[in-house]
Amino acid sequence: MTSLGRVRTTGRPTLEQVAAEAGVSRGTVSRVVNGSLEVSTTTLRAVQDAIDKLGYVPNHAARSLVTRRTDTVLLVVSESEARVFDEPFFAGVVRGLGQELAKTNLQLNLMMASGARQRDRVEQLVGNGHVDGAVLISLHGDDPLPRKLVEVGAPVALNGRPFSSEVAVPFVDADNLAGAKSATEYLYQSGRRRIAALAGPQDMAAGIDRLAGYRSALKSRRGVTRVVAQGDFGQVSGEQAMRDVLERDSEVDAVFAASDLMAAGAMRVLREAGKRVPEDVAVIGFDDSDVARNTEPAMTSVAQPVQRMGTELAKLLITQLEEPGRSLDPVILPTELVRRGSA
Amino acid sequence: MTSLGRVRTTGRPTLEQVAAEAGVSRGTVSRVVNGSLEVSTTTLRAVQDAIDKLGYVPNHAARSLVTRRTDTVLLVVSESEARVFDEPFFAGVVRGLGQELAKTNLQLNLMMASGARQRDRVEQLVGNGHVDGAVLISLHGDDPLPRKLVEVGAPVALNGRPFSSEVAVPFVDADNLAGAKSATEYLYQSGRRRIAALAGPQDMAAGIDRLAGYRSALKSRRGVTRVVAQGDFGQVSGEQAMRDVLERDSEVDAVFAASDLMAAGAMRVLREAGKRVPEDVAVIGFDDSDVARNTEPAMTSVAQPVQRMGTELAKLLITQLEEPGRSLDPVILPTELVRRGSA
DNA sequence: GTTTCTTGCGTGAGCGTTCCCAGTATTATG
DNA sequence: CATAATACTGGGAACGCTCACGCAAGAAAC
Repeated sequence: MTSLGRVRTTGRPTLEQVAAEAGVSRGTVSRVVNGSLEVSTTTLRAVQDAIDKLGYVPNHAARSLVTRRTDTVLLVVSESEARVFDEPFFAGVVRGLGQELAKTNLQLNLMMASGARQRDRVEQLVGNGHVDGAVLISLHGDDPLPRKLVEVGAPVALNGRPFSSEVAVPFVDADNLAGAKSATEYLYQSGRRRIAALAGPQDMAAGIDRLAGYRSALKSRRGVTRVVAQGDFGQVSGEQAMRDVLERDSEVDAVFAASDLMAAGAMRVLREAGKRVPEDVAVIGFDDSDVARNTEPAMTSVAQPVQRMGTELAKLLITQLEEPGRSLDPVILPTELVRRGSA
Repeated sequence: MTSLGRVRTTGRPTLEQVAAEAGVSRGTVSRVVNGSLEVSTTTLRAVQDAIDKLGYVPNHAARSLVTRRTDTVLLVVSESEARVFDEPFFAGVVRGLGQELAKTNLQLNLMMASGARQRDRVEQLVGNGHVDGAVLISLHGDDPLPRKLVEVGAPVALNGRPFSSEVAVPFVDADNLAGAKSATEYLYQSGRRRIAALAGPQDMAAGIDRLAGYRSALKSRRGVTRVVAQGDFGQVSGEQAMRDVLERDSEVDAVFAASDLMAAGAMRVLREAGKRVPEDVAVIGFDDSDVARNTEPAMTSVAQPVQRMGTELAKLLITQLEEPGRSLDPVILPTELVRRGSA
């Protein structure tokens, strides 16, 4: 249409073309695009019109070649943690993350893998500036990856308290301890006195903290029979742990499980053992996932603000992007006991 | 620690530096990096050594600036479809996708949004070459986005059969029709003769096909009482639909629901109505999600190969990337009836 | 021994930005 | 009216890479 006299190999307009259209120079258009104030209002208008007319959009590659920023953050999901992954947890966090990033011009790059291969790839991507920072979710407590990244000065945000924290890496977590404590206290307040815990894996902060919360709630209580069995957050492990508990205390009248899945398994075992829930045994789970809504009776459970965790993760990362080198405090989010039929 | 003795202006080694180290030229190193054969084995070795020594990694921005490829694909998730999102569906598809993409050098870019704003952003990203292609999951059947993208020649892969298919856009879907049909037939074969359907929304292919499967299974059967009520895949809608059905046929002895959530709702209502599952009424759901495993009794359900759907989506996209303009047939994946206690 | 391929390699020209410095016009100041 | 300060703007250089050419040297053909 407009006879620029030049054969365009590619369709997209460039800065230079916008400049020609607006009758100014490349530099000026760049200033407009990047919101510099040193532009007169008249040229500003002219340039904006040209941009609209041509439908100009900056070329990301060219820009990041010179700025050395990519405006992309990496989300790393350890796929080995399959059960965590399947819960609404993942979806919720991702949604929160996306929501917060959408307010900025940051892109989300997703990566799923596990083991050494993953670690290498992540280190490369971050170390070589292919992404500006990384959010890591659901990795094992002793993973050395976050520390490594922090050491090379990369912005990092973690979901879940890291297991060994020699180096301070910013993280967000639910208040697992308080959540477990309030659940256990609720059981006690309802008159239960033989309260068992089905604990999660003790090499993950969540597993540890939830058990600690249970213990803390019962610390100064007398006349409470405690029994603890361990699982791995999975449903089968919950069934086993429950059987274990019943063997050790057939009179148990309450169960606090470290996950909904474990609680669901426990309820199944209890039913088979002829125990009624909640009449004979009260059960509380953790996560407030879909399964909690669909057990019979529906399960009382400790809810984590999953979506909020996502937004906080994003904020943590954005702050580091904006103020490099600033050290950030962990963000601990409150949990909520959702009461349903099982306790 | 290691005294490199060089003031790190940028840190990362460039092609030129590798070339200097290996005693060859930029171009040759580029050839090696890109696997061109026109390199003698001796120089090949020399260059590779230099690359290892310096830890060279190609600069993505620079490369994509000239090649006009980004080696990135966009995954678009319509967040309005919250229930779909919460199911293991999303996680499974994403995992399959990631798994397949990991075999290539493609990155996954995640975007969640909805409505017009989303559509614009996606169009921009794709249209301006910020990504090489897009995978769209869980959007409403009548979304014009996929067609638009196909029209501008962008590689696209869809999850779920598009509603209006004037333009052929490659997609993968579970065989909803066959799945629903086999579930319904199973109910018939077990001697049920008053078989109700709790249908999903009729503006989505999945909703339509599953109902069609039910109808098809019963088509030539005589002496079968049919009753259909509609919902939106959600649990509450399942409860309502079930009540509706009971009102119209209190003697109903089987229910095929278009989703697990609806089936779970139905089971709850049936229990309240004093019906035993499966003795009085058999129930089958669709999706084989977590809730199916945790109802009481556990739910018989039609399973979709979610992860496989992810890998197939990736393959569809990769093929288009490799052979631009080639039109691809839809991929329909088989479902499987998972038998549990409810039918 | 000259000519013609073939194979391997080096080099210049961009890709579309941003950054910076040097202008030019405009306005304030003496 | 001259000079200094200010406000905008233009254009060169660079970011790190790929690609198309072109040249050198050895192999094959005459």
